[in-house]
Amino acid sequence: MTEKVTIADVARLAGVSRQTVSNVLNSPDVVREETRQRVLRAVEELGYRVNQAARQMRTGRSRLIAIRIEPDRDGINGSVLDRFLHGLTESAARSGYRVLLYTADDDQAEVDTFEDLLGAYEPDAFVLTSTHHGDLRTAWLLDRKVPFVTFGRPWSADSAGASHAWVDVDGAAGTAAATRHLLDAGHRVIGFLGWPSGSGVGDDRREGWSRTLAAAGVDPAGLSRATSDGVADGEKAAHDLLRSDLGVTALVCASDSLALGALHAARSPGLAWRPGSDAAERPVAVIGFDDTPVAKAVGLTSLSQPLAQAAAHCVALLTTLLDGQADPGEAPANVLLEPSLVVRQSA
Amino acid sequence: MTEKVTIADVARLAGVSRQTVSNVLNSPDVVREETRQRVLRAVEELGYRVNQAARQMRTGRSRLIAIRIEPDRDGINGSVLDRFLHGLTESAARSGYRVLLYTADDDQAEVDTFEDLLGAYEPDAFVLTSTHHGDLRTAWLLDRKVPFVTFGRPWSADSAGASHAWVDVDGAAGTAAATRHLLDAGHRVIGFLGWPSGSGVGDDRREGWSRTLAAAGVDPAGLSRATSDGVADGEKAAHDLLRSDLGVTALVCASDSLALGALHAARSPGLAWRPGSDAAERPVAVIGFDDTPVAKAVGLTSLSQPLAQAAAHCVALLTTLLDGQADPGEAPANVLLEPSLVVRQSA
DNA sequence: AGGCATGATTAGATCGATCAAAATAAACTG
DNA sequence: CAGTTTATTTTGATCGATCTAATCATGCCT
Repeated sequence: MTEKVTIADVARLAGVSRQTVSNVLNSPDVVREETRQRVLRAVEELGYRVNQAARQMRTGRSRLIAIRIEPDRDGINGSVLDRFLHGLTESAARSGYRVLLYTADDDQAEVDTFEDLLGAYEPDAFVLTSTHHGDLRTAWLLDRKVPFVTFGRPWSADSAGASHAWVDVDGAAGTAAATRHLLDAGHRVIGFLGWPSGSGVGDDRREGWSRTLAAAGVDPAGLSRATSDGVADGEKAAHDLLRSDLGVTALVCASDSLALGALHAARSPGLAWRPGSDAAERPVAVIGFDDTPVAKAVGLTSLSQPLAQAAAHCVALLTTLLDGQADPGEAPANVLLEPSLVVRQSA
Repeated sequence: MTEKVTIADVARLAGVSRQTVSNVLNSPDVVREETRQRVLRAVEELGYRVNQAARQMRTGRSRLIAIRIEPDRDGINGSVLDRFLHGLTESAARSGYRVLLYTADDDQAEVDTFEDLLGAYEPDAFVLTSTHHGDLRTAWLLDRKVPFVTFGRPWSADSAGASHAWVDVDGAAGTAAATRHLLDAGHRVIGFLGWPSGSGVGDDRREGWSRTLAAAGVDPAGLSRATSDGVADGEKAAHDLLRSDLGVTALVCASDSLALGALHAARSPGLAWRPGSDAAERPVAVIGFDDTPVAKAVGLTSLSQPLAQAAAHCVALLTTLLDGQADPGEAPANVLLEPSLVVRQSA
């Protein structure tokens, strides 16, 4: 282990008191310029770093941000959160914070972990992901006045009074852009593959598609299918939609998993090409969501979320909450980012 | 925020001194059973949790394990580390540790971060991933006697004297199993797609293939191609290998990225099927490595690393290093796990 | 009963930083 | 130049736990 260098060591070398060293680091403006330099030189020479544990004892601030890491349930979409996590770690570091991980199988377990962590490590804030209807977690944190940001909008209808800071990606804007792209390419009858209504994210993404399609004069009714998220599910749903006589030539999907399934369905003989029509040679166009590695690998056009940006905004909101003077009257800020369409072979 | 409960509060409620409460939690055997119960009841009632910062001040132990989170360079293989990370977080929690994240662009930056973290947060140990030849990091940590484990063998030839604890997955065993699987299926001329020699992991994986092939009486010479890791690279290399007149009917690949490229190459007309031969109908078999989501999605047979297990072993080794009495004579332990072949359509 | 080892509990110091308030130095004012 | 104000630095207490060493009980043996 490295020999410990304390603030007292620096003080001794610089010929000042401990408190002056502390001031140089925390309130440089109250220290005379000359002493400041001298102290800084001593800090440099000894390689001094303030001990977080000791600082935390006095200040009550740990400079830790806690976040849950989830197992990639789906397998394909998992990497989205991991990329967000990477961005968060970088942004946090830039603001002098570190990221602490934890796991939890459900909301209740996560709330228990909040309690554990707050008692033991005292993280300054939490970042929540995968927000959903009637989220126990946000209510609990709001109640205890623990600072936090969510990556994902508060979808709950029941969050009547209190609200919180959040950052999200505008799914509807994304699917709208995808739909527009397809319309521009000459497609008219554009289908949608998504999840059963009830999930905020899913409904939002469907909305962007239907709105845009309707605006172009195409009735979206009957052109949408809902299924659980998975390649096989997507394939089945796509099959179903393409087999119908609606003349669907393109599909916008709520995830890359579904889109991948759709691609498979579109490739299966007798469906990808509509025999006897003038568009005979044109395969069904497919657009996914999240721009996962899979999309890149198989040439799937997809919507890319600005995850590093989102993470940076989360940190920015948190530092405002933490460092800024608490202005109780002010409504918590939030940020809505636009995804960008990454065009590849599939559309 | 939650109102803080200190050890003094518990002591007061239980009618004992602070130290007795501390003893109940840390050395239960020195406390009389009856008082122990009384204290535990008080702990329960107040929801007391020991404050890590304060404990750390006295004991010098933070109960933190630090690990780097890397951006998924490749995109496809990235998820491997993320799954490992998830396992690590779970195992660590079970042993009373938390995982602290950091980022670093190269070895030197990572060493700088070691210094930073050790000075500030004092993590009890590090977990290193992506070990490679002449790793600066392990040398630095060994020199400072900072406890750590690597996920990945020490490949360096230069680590003459000192060694360290490690956990790894036996790549050679994996490719050997894959090759055997292909041999059993009747293939004889089995090619290998890997990376330029010099990378420990890559050489190891190639070795398992060549050894097994040779043992089956097939000379591996000329059946191997080396390229950088990427789908396009894999496709090119596979093309090259299949175009040659060696009669390659199957490919073992060092990664799923390469394998995916190989699949593309195999599908391209005139290559997948060998016209005029009796095996005319049989497509080229392909096996990847890492069993990434992409493999699952496209039906690629691949080698799955037991990542959760590996993570658990890492934590086990660390706790031995940390909690166990330091036995300087003992050689650091290490664990080599076998990957398992997940058979899908591609082979 | 006195002497002593053993068991159980407690008081006081300490880890390394910051806060609060006091002490000292420098600058200003009439 | 005394009397203040302002700028700079220092002293002592404190955060919440554990360590060390001391204290208070008990039991056992001769």
